[in-house]
Amino acid sequence: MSDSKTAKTKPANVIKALGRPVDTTKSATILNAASHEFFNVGFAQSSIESIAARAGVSKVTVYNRFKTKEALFAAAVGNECAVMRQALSVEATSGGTIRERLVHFGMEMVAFLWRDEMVRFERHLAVEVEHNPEIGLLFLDAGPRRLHQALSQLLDEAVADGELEIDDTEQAAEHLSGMVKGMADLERRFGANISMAKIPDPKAAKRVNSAVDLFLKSYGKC
Amino acid sequence: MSDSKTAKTKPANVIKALGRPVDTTKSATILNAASHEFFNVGFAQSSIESIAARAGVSKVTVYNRFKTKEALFAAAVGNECAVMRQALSVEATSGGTIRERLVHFGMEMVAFLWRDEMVRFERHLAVEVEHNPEIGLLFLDAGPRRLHQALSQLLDEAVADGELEIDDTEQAAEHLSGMVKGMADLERRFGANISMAKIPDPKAAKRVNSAVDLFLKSYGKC
DNA sequence: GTTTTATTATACGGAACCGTTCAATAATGT
DNA sequence: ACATTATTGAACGGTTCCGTATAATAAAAC
Repeated sequence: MSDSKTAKTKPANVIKALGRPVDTTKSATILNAASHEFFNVGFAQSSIESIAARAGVSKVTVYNRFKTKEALFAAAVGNECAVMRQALSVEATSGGTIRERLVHFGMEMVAFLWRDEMVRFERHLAVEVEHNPEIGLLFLDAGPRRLHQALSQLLDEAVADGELEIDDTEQAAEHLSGMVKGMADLERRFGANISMAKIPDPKAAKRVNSAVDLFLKSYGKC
Repeated sequence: MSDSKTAKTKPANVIKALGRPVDTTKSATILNAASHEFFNVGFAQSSIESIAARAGVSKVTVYNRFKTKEALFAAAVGNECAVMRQALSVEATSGGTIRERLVHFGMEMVAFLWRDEMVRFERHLAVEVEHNPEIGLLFLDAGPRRLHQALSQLLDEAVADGELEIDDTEQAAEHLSGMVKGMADLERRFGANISMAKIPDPKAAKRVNSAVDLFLKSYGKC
């Protein structure tokens, strides 16, 4: 009937914590090291030993925290997705004309997606999705669907404010983000190293602006 | 001064072909088997032995034709790109209204990209691009850039015929193809198995049609 | 001090696989 | 027949690496 935790130690409800306490910082350090290895050289090319070395930790400790290599990978993906979630939650675009807001959103989106780490993360995640579909959905929920939802909401508010005239804002959001990425999305994934490309990319600015132009030509009120 | 090949065999310009002749069909068989393995389970997970077994060939024969595993991979990519090239060269969309032509192009593009093999090919290619940028460009030239060029040309002709009014057809083509892919492109890469999705996808048809609608609302003349 | 638990360093078994070697065989010419 | 080249099957050295085990050490409570 009583709580199992309190039942373990008879008198108090505070666990004694006998022996050397677990270093709570290590798990996060391991996850960061794992992310670095996994999303730079790939799952198969990453060794637990190198991850442990990077984390400044013994290999056994890695296995103590994470049962297997695949579990560690899944945890690393989860960690990365959590970071992404937080980064995208500060995405409150308000103020300025609707054109300014849309361009701002588009440029932020491009800047976010075109980062080296994001490109590599996407690449190495996509292959592993093939025999672990869950991590794909994890990413979709943390990133793309979240972005799409944010843009849809932005459009909804603009419609409510009478700045836009859209019947299907979800469809409109999909179109806009699609245009913002454009053909450059493929160059990003298959082209020369991203790190060699200029940030910010002048071509990106042009693409985003003309996308918003096209978008507003149909949905804008003025 | 003389041709090096004729200089090798003194009298004739026809090589004798001594000994057992090379089975010219084997290289193609090996490449197909390699493609199957590489783009289904990945480069690192593929073994030369299993590729040879699938091709019904000895491992030594594989090494006789292709110097190393990476060379075999590059050759497999090249082969796949050649196939893609040929598939895309039959892309002569003509006849019907401009709307019909654009919708047709969009649907063909979706059907092409959403195939299982294409999805897996893209996934496994993207990771290998990281330490072999050449194969990425190979793919870009055989696929995406080719498609983009075809669409741009289609738009150019429509402009010449007075059906459309566009100042930058390349930019317009990028926007249109971007909209056609939309958010679904991410679901395609990171979502559940494609083979479970219906072909043709009713959502895709809706997306393509509304994309063309938006496109024509700005660039159309009527 | 002792006890208990976390962590490390090291080593190990076992598996997978790349690329090579070698002897044997097959398929063509002369 | 013979010579020559392609191909095969099998085995091998070497490497990498997962996951586990073991003995020693570190950090806490008592």
